[in-house]
Amino acid sequence: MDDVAQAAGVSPATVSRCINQPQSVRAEKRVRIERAIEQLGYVPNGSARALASRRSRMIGAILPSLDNMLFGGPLETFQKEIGSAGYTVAVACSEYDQQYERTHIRNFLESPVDALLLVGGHRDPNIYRQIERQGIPYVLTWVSSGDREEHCIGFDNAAAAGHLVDYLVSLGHRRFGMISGVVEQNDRAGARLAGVRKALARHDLPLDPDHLLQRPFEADAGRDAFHILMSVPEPPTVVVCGSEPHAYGALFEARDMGIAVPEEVSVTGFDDMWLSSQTSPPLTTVRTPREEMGRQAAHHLLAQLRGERVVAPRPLETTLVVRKSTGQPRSTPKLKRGQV
Amino acid sequence: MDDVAQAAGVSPATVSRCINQPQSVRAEKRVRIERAIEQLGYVPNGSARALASRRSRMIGAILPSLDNMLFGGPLETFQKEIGSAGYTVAVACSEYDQQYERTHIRNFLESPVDALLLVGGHRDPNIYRQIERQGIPYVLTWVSSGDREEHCIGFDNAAAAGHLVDYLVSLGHRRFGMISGVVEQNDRAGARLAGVRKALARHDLPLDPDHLLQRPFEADAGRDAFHILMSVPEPPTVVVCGSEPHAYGALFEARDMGIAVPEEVSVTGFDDMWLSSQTSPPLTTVRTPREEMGRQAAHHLLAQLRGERVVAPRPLETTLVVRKSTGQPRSTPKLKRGQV
DNA sequence: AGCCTCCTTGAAAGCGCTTTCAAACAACGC
DNA sequence: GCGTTGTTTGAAAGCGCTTTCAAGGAGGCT
Repeated sequence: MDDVAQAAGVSPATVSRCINQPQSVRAEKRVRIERAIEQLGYVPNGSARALASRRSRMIGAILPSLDNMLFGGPLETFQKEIGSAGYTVAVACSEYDQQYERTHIRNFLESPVDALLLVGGHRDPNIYRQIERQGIPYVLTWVSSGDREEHCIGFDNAAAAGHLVDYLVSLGHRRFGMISGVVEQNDRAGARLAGVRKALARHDLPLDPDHLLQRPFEADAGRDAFHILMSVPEPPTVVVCGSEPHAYGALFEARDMGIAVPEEVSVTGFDDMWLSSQTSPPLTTVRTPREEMGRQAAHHLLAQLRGERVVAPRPLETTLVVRKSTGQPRSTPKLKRGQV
Repeated sequence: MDDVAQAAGVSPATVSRCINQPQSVRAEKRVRIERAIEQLGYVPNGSARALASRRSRMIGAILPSLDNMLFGGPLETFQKEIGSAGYTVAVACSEYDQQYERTHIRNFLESPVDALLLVGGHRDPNIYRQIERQGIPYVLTWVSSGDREEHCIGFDNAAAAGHLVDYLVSLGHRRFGMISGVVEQNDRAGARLAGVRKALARHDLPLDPDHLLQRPFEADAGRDAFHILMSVPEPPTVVVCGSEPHAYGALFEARDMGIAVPEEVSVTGFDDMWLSSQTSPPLTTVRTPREEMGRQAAHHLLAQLRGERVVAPRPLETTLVVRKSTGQPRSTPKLKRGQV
């Protein structure tokens, strides 16, 4: 940098200003400096900038996984947004494990990052305290409520699941099955399950414990669960899946078991990924605003990093996407007599 | 840090050593220091460490996209591996655009990162020169040859495609169609196409220009292309897809067009993602060692960062996975007469 | 002309660590 | 008892920037 300053006939301080606040340097000098930078191939050192300015221009993102399509897309959007503001994103995967996540958060706070993006809203309060002690902004995505509502950029999982159930009830379904995510390690899964439960209760319908299975979010797991669900004496007329992979697994297994969807059983997913419109039958599901979430998370953090006062974000909208994997139940004689 | 030093009754230098090379500090003092760190809640500042040590403990990864399952999995593996060595991964997406990639490389070199992971082996030599001027290690994944072979951690796309063609020829196919990636922006796609061409030439078979379509790696694009390919007067008896999404698209379109796979036309993919064993029919494809690539890329870079002398990596293995989407062609009367 | 304000600039003091260097010390052999 | 070697330690000099502070200059106003 000193070389550049000398070549341009100015002081290092001016070169620094030229890079960081060009408008505060007289145009004539700015040109000279820029030419010198060009000629000398000067590349500012990010570590030194970070140290001196106490801003690393890095935002840490901790996601449960990258090996499915759920988090990759939003992450890409997020990266693009913050990238155009001069920030870099550092990623780590928690593998749906609170301990791993905690370690990664600690590492990021050391790095140090200027902001943090997390998934989900429920974790040890000490973690939040640690983050807040560093005084850096953070967002909790994929949820709209939880421990720290004012930091949530997401949607209401429970309400979305509830609407789905309402729709299924309106089709005539009374005997529900559910393939849920594992709720202890995933508050989104927990909220969806809670939403289903609440909606069923509203309709005075039960959720038979035998009809509820918790599985990791993978197609194979969904397959197994569906098989079990459909092998009981009185199988459900609809299987609500807590995630899209579960639903794919259910659809595949239905095909292999020779069970017609939706004639014999309806199947629903949650998230609406690209495949869902292509399965046979196409999947009825809930569309979640994933890209929008990435974008808003970025904007929300950037605004705070710019020192703007931000308002608590509003929950994003989800949409019920009705396709062909749901229909009226073939018959529900028992319940028809008992309840309608 | 000074506080810690004072609390432990040692000098800051010793605290630093205790953190970075614990074995060089006497056990007794180490305990005192560690206790002081614990009590004071001391968190070392990464930026300062980076500046003083000239190592940022950051590795940059630039991937074409995160919004498909191709790169997410390997990235996760890569992150896990380098994370356990104390490194952080910074990501950026090139969106299959050389200009964007170049910008991101520049940014990473500024950051500065200690190493770089790229996808593909073909780019402006100036870029390599820039990287090498910084003296940082880098790897080129998904390819085994290209501009800088000694940095490649990948597999031979052309050879893999060639083996696939050999197999299809052995089934009796003579009239090939191909849905390729866009080769100008993707040397992996180019290599696969070249491999197909070369293998066909070896068998004295043509690749009709009308039977070759270049499309971005998306299922919808594959759909369109398949439709076009099957609408010509003499459609191919097999459609070789340059990527898995293409093949999914082809399979979906075949279903919707009422074309039986593999009876009327065979379809092959390239990469073998989780869905491929679940489509109907299950997809014949080439399995690529994606996780292994992420792991080896990490090990290769870490070894160099440790200052070890590394040998040029060997290409990884691919496997032909034969499922039900390929079979003998129904009939190829013209060619039977003409060529066999 | 003189005073005040605003804009631009340079000098210099760090930012919070690592690392070199040399000193202090312990252990060892003769 | 003394030179030697090896280990552990502290002082101090940066790492390459940013940012404060004060000074210098250019207008604008009375």
